[in-house]
Amino acid sequence: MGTRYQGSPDEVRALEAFIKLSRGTQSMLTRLKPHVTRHGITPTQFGILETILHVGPLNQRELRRKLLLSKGNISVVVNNLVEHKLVKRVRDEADRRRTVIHLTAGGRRLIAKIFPQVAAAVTSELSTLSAGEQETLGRLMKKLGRAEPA
Amino acid sequence: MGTRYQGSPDEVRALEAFIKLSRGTQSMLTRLKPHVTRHGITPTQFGILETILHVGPLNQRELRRKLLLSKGNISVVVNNLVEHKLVKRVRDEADRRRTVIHLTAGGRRLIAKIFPQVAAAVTSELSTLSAGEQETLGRLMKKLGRAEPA
DNA sequence: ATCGAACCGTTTGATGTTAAACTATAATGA
DNA sequence: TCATTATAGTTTAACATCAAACGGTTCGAT
Repeated sequence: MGTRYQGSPDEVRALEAFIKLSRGTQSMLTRLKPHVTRHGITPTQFGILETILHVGPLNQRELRRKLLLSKGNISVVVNNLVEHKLVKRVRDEADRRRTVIHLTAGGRRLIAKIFPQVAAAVTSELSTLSAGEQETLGRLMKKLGRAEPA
Repeated sequence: MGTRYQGSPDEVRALEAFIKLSRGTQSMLTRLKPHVTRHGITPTQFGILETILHVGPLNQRELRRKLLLSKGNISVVVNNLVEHKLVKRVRDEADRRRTVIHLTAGGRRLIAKIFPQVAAAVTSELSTLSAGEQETLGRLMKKLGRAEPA
């Protein structure tokens, strides 16, 4: 949103902070993206693989809560991961509505190899800020974030 | 990215700040989205209309620099706006490679009506932070947005 | 026990998004 | 001038994204 809008000082300040937040985040994610895609997977696929690697097998509802995506979206991306043979669906016999997503051997190998490289790239991006600034940013963002999509 | 990763303290701190930043931003944008879509346009369409309203007619290259989107993307979204009769393309006779995007009367009416409502919603979201915190957030994001790729 | 509500996941339709290939136009330099 | 190079925009293929409608499963209240 442009800064040429004629609003109250409160509005102008909030809009400027919002612009810098959304543009800055978008710009960081754009720079980070090639570190993921050069290994043949998309950032969302990376998010699912990484979550399962570090948390263990999860059903799609749990993935949705972790990644803040719609359930239709999770369904599609898990399909693509299954086609790439990086994860497999296992029906939960205790509650047959659920399917638990597991890494395949190849999926585990891939994400275990990629993750440290992406973590290093993230660390490098954030190194523009001091340790204290990083903690301040985290604190402010925690206050701003709350709800989740339908 | 999970916080269960075994990395150096620097990495863990950077990853945690990054997670809160990307998740918090995503969550805010999700909550803001209905304030735009209930008027029948998407957030990206809103961004284009709002930019032209406040800056004046622009070609697609300029829109791309303002909105940080690929040129193919701008082309598609402008197409959709043209179909909705909210903007029109005007070939730049001084440089016939360029098309300048103008608001139609209806487009101007719509975005002029919507923008203040969205600005109020953004202000409300940001009101979780004090004025000083909003300025700190802006300062930190400005540094991050400029970070040099590793 | 059963019936309706709530929940999990899939599908569909519309849009967004990018990279890469492509067309058209303009600028540069020999 | 003419060839090379650069730029603006379009198109295509693959994937992401959401809302809404749908089918199957479980749970709860009567």
